Amino acid sequence: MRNQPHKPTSADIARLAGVSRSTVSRVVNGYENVPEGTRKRINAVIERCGYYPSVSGQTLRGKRARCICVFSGVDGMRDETRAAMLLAFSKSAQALGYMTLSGPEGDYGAADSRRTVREVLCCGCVDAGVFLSASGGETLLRQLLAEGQTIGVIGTPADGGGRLFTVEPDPRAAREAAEYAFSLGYRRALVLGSTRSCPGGDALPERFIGIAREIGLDIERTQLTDSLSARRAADAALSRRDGARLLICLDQEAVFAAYRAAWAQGLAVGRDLSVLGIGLLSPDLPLWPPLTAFRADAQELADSLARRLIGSLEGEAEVLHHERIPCVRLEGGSCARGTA
Amino acid sequence: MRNQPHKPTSADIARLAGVSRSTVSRVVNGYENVPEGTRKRINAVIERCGYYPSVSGQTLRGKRARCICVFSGVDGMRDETRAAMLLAFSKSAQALGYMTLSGPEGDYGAADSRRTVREVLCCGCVDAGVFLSASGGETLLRQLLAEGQTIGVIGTPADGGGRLFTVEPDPRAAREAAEYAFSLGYRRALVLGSTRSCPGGDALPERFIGIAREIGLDIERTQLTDSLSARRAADAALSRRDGARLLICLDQEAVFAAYRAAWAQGLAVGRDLSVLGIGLLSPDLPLWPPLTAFRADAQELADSLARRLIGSLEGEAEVLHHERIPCVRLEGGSCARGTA
DNA sequence: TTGTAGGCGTTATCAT
DNA sequence: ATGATAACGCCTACAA
Repeated sequence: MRNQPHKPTSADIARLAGVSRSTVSRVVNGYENVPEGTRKRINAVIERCGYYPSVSGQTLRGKRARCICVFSGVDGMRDETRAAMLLAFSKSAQALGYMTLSGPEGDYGAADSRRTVREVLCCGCVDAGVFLSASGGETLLRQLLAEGQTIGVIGTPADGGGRLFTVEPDPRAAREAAEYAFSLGYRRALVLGSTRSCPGGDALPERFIGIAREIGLDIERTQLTDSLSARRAADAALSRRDGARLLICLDQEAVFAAYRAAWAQGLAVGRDLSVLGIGLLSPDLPLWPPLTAFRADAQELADSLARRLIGSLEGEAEVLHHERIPCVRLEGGSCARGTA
Repeated sequence: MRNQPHKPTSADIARLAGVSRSTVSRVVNGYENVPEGTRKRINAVIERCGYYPSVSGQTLRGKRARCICVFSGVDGMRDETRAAMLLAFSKSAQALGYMTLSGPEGDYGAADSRRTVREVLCCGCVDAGVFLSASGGETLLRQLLAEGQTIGVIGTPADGGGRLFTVEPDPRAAREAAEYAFSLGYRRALVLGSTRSCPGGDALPERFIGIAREIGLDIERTQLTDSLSARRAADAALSRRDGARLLICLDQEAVFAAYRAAWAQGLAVGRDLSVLGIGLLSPDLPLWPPLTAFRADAQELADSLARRLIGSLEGEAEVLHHERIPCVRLEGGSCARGTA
């Protein structure tokens, strides 16, 4: 049906170069014991024919597929964040010579998505799976680890299984952020956004809330995940005379909700109220004034995970299982001194 | 090294079920001529062992890999847009039972990225390639088509090759948009953003500019791609007394630049000036007032392409090679009647 | 209805 | 330094 002009195989190359398939294989895989002349001749033929070794053949024979599947789950992470993490990881992996498969979405708890995940991981076309917003403690992930799968997780690790690699934004930024908020002079704050919407889990925001309360900030929080409710919560707070004038935003959507609500109420961000971001936020949100935030970078998270995960696949012995990516204080103009 | 508890193969299943491998294969592939009893027994064993057929074995034997690679090129498309399209296509493909590989970035014109593209497409782990922001007329794509590859393109098609499938935002929206802009009362406009930054190519914006000039709008344009220059251009226009008060934005970044510039100049969008979006924009940009735009939806583009591309792979005879996705007028509050 | 056998493309091992 | 061979897991034509 298809008019494929016959993709060349190592046998074709061997015939044209007047050698055996083994020698072709040796050249392709960079073995030493092939004389320069032969090597050159074979490479020329390979180049001329456009020969690319079949990955199926290779993996069947036991080689790695050099491919990692990214599963993104469904727990309230915004498509935007999901897409950004996917692309970031894809870039990191690519730089290390691995391809990235975009896994299906789905609740890791549901039977059918578990089946799909297993299918991808077990069919042999993938060397490892990366789960955004997980801990490694989920039943599915535990099982997969027990079966010898290599798993990467962006989130707070539940326990350090053998082939589990994790990365998270450093939760130590929580204290810094809480103290910063306090130092602005506020005694009340509204937390916008779901603690689940941020890859890296809820460790950072939960810790922030805990510490903030400890040091004397009265924290009001919304657990609502959709953007509409974030907007409504911000609106409500800002329209009340006695509402909080410090808005802590856990994700991009929350930040936008805060700015929009301020605008709608005729309040100036950075003057009449303060907006502080925490977590995985883009460094270049289109906002004015720019956002002040304690942020971790998606690409850095991805880089750390990819480097260690792939290192382990490639047989490196000493690989860190967990890494925390520091949250950097990004100074915008969105925070002002407050009095309540 | 790895402690893989031996992944079961069809031979294992056969042994445990007391049949031959062929029978297992028949059951797995849903052949009719297997008695219900045998089928049930085999399925039970498969379930119990967690058997998943090896994709390598299957493709080696001639089956499809059920996987498509998405290449995103480098021509000025923002990471954000790139990520959104990747995720959108991944979803569409997933719904049709195909996985998506994130291809490497790179200029399709450069020798080394061409090599990488070929490598992925020819190594047998992928049934087709999708190129964001291309036309199918590029040298590389022509060659691939000539070699019998199946190619998908989000963009304006150069010519309808046999196995080339394309989708683009309907450029007919250009006239509508131009007339709308004219009807607002403006006689001058500034076009922000690069015509290359939008998947779907430059057909729509170029056409818009042509028609707008025809019907009497004086169009000033910036060809600069990076966000800083878009912002500068918007700033410059708005700060001049006689600058354009209608900003046409071709991508998300341009929209943000326009809003930010307005804010910085103390002008109110939708009152003192108008912002009109055209092209592939998110329906839910965090802006106030919401954006008025003629927009095409990323997911719709992806759906159309995936459906036809995969249909063709699956052997459907009658498949449209090109489709235009209508641009829908999204009414925000960002446009006001103007006088210049 | 079921089993046998051959081959898809590659590479490790052994023999030369 | 190089070639022959077997095996990876699967599918299917053919035989029984």
